[in-house]
Amino acid sequence: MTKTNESGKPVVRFAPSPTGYLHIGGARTALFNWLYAKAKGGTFLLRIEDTDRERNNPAAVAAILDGLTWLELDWTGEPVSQFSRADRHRQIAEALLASGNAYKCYLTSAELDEMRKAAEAAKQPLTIRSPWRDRDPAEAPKGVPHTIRLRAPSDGETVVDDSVQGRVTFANKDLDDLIILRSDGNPTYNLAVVVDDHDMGITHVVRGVDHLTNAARQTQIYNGMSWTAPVWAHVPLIHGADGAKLSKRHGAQGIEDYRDMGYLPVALRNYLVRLGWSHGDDEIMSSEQLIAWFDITDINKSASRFDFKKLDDLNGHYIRITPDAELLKRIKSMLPHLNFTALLELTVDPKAPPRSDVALARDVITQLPKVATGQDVCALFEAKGWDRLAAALPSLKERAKTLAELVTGALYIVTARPLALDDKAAKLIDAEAKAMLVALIPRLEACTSWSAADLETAVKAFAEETGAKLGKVAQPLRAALTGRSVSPPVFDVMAVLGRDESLARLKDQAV
RNA sequence: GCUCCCUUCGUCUAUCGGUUAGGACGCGAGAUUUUCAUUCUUGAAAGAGGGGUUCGAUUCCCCUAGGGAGCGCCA
Repeated sequence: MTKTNESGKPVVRFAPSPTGYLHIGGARTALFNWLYAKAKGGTFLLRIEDTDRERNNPAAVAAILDGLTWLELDWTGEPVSQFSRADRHRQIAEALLASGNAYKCYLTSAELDEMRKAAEAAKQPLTIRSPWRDRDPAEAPKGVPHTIRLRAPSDGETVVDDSVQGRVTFANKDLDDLIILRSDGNPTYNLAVVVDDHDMGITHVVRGVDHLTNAARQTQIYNGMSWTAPVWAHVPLIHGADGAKLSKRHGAQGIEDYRDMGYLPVALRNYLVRLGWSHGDDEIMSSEQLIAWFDITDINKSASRFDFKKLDDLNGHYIRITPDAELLKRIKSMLPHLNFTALLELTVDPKAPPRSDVALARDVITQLPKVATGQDVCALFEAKGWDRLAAALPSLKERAKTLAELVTGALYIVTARPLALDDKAAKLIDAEAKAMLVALIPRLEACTSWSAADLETAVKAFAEETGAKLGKVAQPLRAALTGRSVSPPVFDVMAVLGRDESLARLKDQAV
């Protein structure tokens, strides 16, 4: 690991702790880092903050990397494991000890608990200044393990000059002598972060504001080592629709949930970047534009609320402009992640925004017997030929906000005859409609070409001759062909289904 | 409790002391239409409250209220 900022180009990093998935807030932090690196021709590195061995979990690391990959945020080199650098962290702790900027502390956990309780009872803030800060280590009790604490300045102030938050000052009397090495000899988070950021040549630390006070503490460590602190940029947090911290009851938290619901990475990026950052009145921005326009100094200080409606709108836009071939590819890679029976058992807060993957699950379970997973649905499309779905996409993508909605709309392709009609569709096919279908079928059979345009001409001619409004003909057709009252234009549907299947479905209802 | 931060339409935001306070989502109305959408037109909708500074405050300062974050041998 070498310093790479001699070139004057920024080196940034995203440093998640492996807790199970890539949180949507973390995804935005990663996006800000990535954009900044791209914007300035810098480098985007990854580090896994896995010093807490109890929480170590390779699957969680994989989930984070998968999430970043799905979001199309690429990083340079291998992710750094913080745990693997513990020896180096210890070395720096020793150096701090040797220079007098740290000291051995023999306070036990029990004693600390007591101090905390006493302070709480007295309603006094507790700032830990260990008695061992100034005590002769020779007086140390034998056999009692010690921690190493930073000898933080006790007066004056520590300034965090932040690109987002501005100049934030902390009185040193309010800052603890933080533990940098645990009694078991393992480094703590703040030490590890400083050493790693220094060694990795990080020039800009872009992370959530929840780390703002850590920046003050870390500045003290930098000072103790006479190292130059990086440029700080503490970005605001993302809240749920109710203004509270994003949590399970707000629905999706992990980025894989957004993938499963059928959001496009490009749409999610566009949405996330606008939370706390803007470029004039621009709303829809290409990656090239984002890279050209983005700067951390333009990020706001206030937290923002997550709005699924706006994400949906953006996603709908990107679905409409995405070529069908790519849409098909994305559907194919999304579907296998879905488990419909599990989705239906998901207990979601009634106030949480509806999920389009859950809606899809509901439709699949009611319309397709013996189908439980996205893989099963894939198999059905495979059997019909994926080109059927591809042919349906142009008419489907106009009315879908997510890939899951796209699939929901395409279900008519794989439903089996005789179709189960939903209530509204059943109502549309009354005696009058049945008679109409009986009369119409021969006319359709006479069609030489089964294209949407020719079918439309034939049906319109039929409607005109019989004096029926087009709606009176089209609605029963739709119901018979798809089993629902809502679908893409019926002529497109017939073209997608093909002559034999379309006629068979119509005949099913014409009796 | 202590420390730090925040506060423009319901939501995301623009405004770098002088604007009819702009855009987007959502919502309402209308047009297009075989359903649902898409698309287009259009309407309603905001400077938390109170003090200053200033010829003039959304913008600068202070107070209040509300909200958030942090206060571990977690990260």
